[in-house]
Amino acid sequence: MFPWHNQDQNSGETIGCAKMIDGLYYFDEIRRDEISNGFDAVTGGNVGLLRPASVKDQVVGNGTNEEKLLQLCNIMEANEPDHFQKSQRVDRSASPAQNRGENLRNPFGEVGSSFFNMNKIPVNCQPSVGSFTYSKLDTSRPHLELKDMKEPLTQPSLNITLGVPLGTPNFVVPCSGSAAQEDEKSILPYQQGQRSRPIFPKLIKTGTTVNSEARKGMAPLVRIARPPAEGRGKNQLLPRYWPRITDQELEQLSGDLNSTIVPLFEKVLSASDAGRIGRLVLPKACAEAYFPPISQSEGLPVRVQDVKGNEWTFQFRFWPNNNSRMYVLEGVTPCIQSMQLRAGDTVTFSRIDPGGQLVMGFRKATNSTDVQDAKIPTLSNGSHPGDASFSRVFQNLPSRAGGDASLHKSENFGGRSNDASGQQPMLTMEKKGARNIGSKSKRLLMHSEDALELRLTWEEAQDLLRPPPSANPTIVTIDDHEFEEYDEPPVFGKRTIFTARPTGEQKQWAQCDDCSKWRRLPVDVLLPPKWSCSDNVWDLSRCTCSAPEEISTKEQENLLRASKDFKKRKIGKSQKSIQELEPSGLDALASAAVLGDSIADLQESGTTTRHPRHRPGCTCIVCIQPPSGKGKHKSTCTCNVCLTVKRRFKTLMLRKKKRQSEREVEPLLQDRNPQLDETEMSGTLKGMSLQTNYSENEGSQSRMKDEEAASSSGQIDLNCHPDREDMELEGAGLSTISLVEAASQPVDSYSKQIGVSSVTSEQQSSQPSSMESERRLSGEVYHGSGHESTSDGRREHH
DNA sequence: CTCCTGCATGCTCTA
DNA sequence: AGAGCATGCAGGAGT
Repeated sequence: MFPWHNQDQNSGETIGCAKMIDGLYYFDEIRRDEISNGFDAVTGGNVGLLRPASVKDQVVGNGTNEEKLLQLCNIMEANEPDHFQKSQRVDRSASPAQNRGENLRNPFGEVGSSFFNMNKIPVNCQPSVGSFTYSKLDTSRPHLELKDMKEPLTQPSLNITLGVPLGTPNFVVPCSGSAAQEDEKSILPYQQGQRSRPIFPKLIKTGTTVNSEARKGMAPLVRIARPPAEGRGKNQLLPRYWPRITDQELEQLSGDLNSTIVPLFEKVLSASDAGRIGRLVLPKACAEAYFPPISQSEGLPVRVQDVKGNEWTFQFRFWPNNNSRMYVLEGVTPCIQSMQLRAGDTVTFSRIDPGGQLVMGFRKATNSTDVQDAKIPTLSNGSHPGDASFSRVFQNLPSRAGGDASLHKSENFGGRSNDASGQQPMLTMEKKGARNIGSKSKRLLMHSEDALELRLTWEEAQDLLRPPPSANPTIVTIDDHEFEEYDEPPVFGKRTIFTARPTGEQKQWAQCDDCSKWRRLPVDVLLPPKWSCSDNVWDLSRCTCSAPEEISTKEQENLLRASKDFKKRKIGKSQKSIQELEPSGLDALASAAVLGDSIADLQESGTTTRHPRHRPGCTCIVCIQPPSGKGKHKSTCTCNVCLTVKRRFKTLMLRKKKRQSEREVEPLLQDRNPQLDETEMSGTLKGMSLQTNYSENEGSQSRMKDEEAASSSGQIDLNCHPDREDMELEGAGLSTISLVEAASQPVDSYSKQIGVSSVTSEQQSSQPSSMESERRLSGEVYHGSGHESTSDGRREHH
């Protein structure tokens, strides 16, 4: 019952339908006429009286209850490290609730739905229509006082008072209660959208398979969209707004609060919702069903509590829109920030009965990219991708899954209601994030876990990207500098390792996917992501997995170790640089690419500039250049590309001069590393190197041409970052380090065997004060294929 | 210049 | 096809 109900409805005596008997709340005494009245009976005049004082005191405001909430938080936090992060794709039978031990099993037997309070096990429920009646019971007497599950829906709970008249199809909810009552065959279309799974397994109604299965402890953790217990028939909620709360959560919450939690609806926050504007668009049906009716566009203030008892006042209003209304909650920013919600997270609106206090909970998306996804509610398993925990709705200890956990756990929610203080950081974050997760992101159907995977592979992606096999770069000459342009995006290939002899002979090593043996390949070979010995057409003697390896195990280890260390350092340096520069993800990619290119550059004396790593959506100046950018540019060309390149070249030249002057001032560096003169460095660079393929592949391909074409002509890397000299230098240094490591480690032995020269330890100096670096900076040799983010370009422009 | 407000637009989803 | 809704945008207010 909502606070804005008229007093009669809200009295809680007869009409309120919340009868407390022996510590149990029963809501089965509602009158049907009230049910049919629903919200329509609500007078707008009462809307302002949103929260009777008793409500808060009784439900949330009460310190004891609040403690319980916190207790719940703690318990759940402790006991459920990641339970809800796993969506229902995981085996629910292996729910943490079960893992926590049998002592947490509630009287529902194997349902195991109670993990909240060991001493106060909510065992009473009446979930006939999606709401629950719980109570605390003496542990010594845990029992289940279920309402007669055969009780027809004509005996609805309080929750129905706002709902559509009984008997309307949409009112048959796919909860186990309903399922139990209706049997599976009576599933209505409304249910079918959610596959009508038993969502209230605790409702032990023997005789149904559904419940039988549910009782195996699977369903309590099932986050299943529950059709709202109430709602106007006219405004059937779309399944996407069905609240998804596990039985456990409801039981715990309700049980511990001696109240009934009525999940009303939920909504995945859009970028706009989570943005700075502070407007949360309410689903029309939800707004009209669960919020007070408003006739004026200005609307009415609505008080909503969060789980900590903080009370937020939002302006519930609407805008005229296409002969309809668009309902919004205004002023939600503090609340959103308090919950540290972002686009993709889910806010859940529930109601605490008796009292009708609105409770706004939330559920974190497992990943920030898991944003508005229309498919969310209709996942095959009925789960929510961002299956955090509705419990967190009440725990105020948001734990965004994944890497965000710490961020949110560090947040202190001890603030007062409507206190936006201390939320500025979040505000800043939202300022950034909200825009990023924009209209495009909302249609990004990438699942959160996919995103995680992508995130993981993001770093790895550079190892796998290479120019498309069929790509024929277009040579573009700008200011006497040649560029290679690729029309095709890069492709993924199998990771390989390259070795090089001082003579220039290079080898590529690939590992068979089947036998894991390393096979030597021509250096210019581009392998598909999946490759096995049988595909080794270059060495027929080793085209089967049974063929012995060409190198010993130790050599392999050396090879891998060197490669690993190399990459590790490279990434570390890359990240360092990235952190320093605070680039975007794209920048990071570009940075990594630049580093890789630097390495590639160092190995070879000259390559042409190419862009093998450009992906669809790449915003580097090559990718964004107009079609006119293709082909040969005249020196007088004033297109964006040419202008940018010219600027860049100028910048590079300035930096070169600057560095030269610095070097003159700091000769010590040279003194300490006298070996690192130009000659030696060049020799070194042509020495052995162990690299992962991403730079090598391009390098290998470019090598073939570049060694012919090459080094003399100045070639500008469109992707190199003129403002990131350090990065380039680091890249060079990294390359040096990697080379040194490769040499200093047992790779030496390998080198000897395969005839690859090692490098001297003196080159461990990470200062690439070599001519190579200078050459790179000066534009004498520009290679690299890392793409450049737009931001870089902007920076350049600025 | 930034932020806020109200509305409009257009995409997406549902019936 | 219509409705819903996410977001863009213009105009006004505030800083």
